[in-house]
Amino acid sequence: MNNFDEKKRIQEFSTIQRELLPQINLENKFQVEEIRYIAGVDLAYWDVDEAKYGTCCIVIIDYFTKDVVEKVYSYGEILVPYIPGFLAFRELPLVIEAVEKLTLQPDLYIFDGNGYLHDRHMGIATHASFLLNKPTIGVAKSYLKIQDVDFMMPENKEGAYTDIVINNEVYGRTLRTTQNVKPIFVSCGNWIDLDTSTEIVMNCINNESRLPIPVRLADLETHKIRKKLIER
DNA sequence: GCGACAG
DNA sequence: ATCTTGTCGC
Repeated sequence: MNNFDEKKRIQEFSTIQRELLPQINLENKFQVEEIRYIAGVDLAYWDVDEAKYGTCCIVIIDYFTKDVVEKVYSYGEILVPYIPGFLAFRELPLVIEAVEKLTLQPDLYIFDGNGYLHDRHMGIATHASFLLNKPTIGVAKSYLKIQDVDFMMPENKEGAYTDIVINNEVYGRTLRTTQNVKPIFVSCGNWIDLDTSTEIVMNCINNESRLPIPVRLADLETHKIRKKLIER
């Protein structure tokens, strides 16, 4: 009910992720030209008495036309607390529920959060790839410090980036998707390389947001769904 | 006690 | 993530 169980749970979470680690492959599992549908995933939360509830929305766009081709959502009680470094365990249950409602099969998922840019290389985007069996990209709006390493601010120019290198390994990169706007943090989820991840993210940027369209739309959608669910 | 802290 | 109005600027 408190500290011992909490530490034990974190140990279990770490064990699960350590076992997945060897299966990460940062090479494209596909041809970029055959990417057609890209899904954006995001969640929003609210309280019901002492309980925490959440909704997960997935928005799929056509990578070429940028039109929305499908939207689904799931919702329910959130049973895992937010623990920095273990976001996957809190959010993935609802993500899986939403994915099961899809009629289209996305070629790629973009998550609101990190992927390989993570202490154990197991941010939500990377962890999710093993449950979805699809390539994934992680896009975070802020930096979760790793081993006391800071990031270098990229130039104030659209498309500028700086790699985040730790122990001689590239974990991810900051990316200035829009001029005069804070950069985002892009990293591989799985079965894709960082350059391709960056290219795809940049191709999903419009004047509405610094975030890739599918993630931005999923974000907006979670707010609508939450409002709808609360007013009942 | 204090600082850190993806979402 | 969430609580929240106006306001400065393109």
